[in-house]
Amino acid sequence: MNTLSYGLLSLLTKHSRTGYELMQHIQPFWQAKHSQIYPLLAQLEQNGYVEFVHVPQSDKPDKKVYSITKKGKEATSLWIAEPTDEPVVRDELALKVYCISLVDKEHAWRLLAERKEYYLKKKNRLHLLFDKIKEESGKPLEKLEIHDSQFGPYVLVQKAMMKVDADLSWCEWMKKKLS
Amino acid sequence: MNTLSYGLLSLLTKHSRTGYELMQHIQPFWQAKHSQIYPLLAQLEQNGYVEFVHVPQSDKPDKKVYSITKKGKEATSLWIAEPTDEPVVRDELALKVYCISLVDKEHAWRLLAERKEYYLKKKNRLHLLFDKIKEESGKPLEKLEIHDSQFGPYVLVQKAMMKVDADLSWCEWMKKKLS
DNA sequence: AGTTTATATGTCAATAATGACATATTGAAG
DNA sequence: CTTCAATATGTCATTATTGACATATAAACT
Repeated sequence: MNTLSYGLLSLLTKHSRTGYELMQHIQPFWQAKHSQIYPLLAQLEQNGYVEFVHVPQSDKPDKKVYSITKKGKEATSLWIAEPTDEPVVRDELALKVYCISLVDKEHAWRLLAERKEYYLKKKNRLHLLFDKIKEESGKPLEKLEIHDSQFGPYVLVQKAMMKVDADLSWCEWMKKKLS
Repeated sequence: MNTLSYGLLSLLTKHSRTGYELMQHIQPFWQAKHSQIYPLLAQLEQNGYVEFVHVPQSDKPDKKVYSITKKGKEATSLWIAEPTDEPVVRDELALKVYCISLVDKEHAWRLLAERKEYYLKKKNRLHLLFDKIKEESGKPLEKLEIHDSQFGPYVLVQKAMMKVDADLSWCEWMKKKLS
């Protein structure tokens, strides 16, 4: 079983979701398209790690709501104890910035402005996520402890917000360098 | 041509390198194995974007030193103006932390300690890179401007250092949360 | 004396991931 | 009135990436 499959199980330990929702909610940690997720869910179901119920909808297309099984939960716990892969980062902008001396200031500015826009959107999404976690949590977020269900999502949003703030600081620093 | 191929060209705009060196130096921005890079270099060479000279060595294996051609440099400039892909991040640790409430404090601690170790090593590598850039640069790094060859590498190391510091801050914050 | 690590290049099968195609409904925007 | 975006699930050909295999030398470690 690959890492993304375990990731799907990880999300399902919180609550049941559709493949579509899983695809959306896993994006902050692992970018994947629906075309990769649907086959993996079918595979997880065949191996008894998850199960689903058909839910017909009148206004929207019918959906399949997936839940983790006991076997799935056990596999997830075992996975956490296994060695963890190092993070993979692939950023085309970095490759471009490496040879940025090839182009003029205006090109560089546009490149930077586009990326800043991306980081701002990301920060906004994280704030929305933060609010959602706050709502779903029974207590104030600062009081969450490891055995609280929302602890993981909470600390991950914190991590992402710290990183995006670092990225935005770099953008500001660069703006000065380019002016 | 794919993004990694342009990345290789980007590195070669600074100075000639072997495939082995390219593989090492591209890691901070784009993780790739030699088994992916060597075939791409052969392809770049066939299409006239790069050229190489055989360099026999007595103490170490012979090597091929690649240089970018005029055609390669032009292609690289055009690539910078094209739309930039969004960064891809895939971190197994994040997927594990999401469901960290499944395991006990000791497991979580070990997970965090391993990651902190990784970040510290990364920070160390970045400092070495920083020193190397300082040596290769003719002027003080703060004075570097966009048309200086070392400007790109310099601002990228800054970005990476800011991010790794954010990651380490998160590790410290987590330590308190878990104690 | 044997193993691992670094240097150095390469191939190839298997796996991971993307992009395009396919289908159906609703609501919003132009 | 038409096109676009969101919801919802799926397949499949192509591309990207990995891991294993292959080879060779020197230095360091056990």
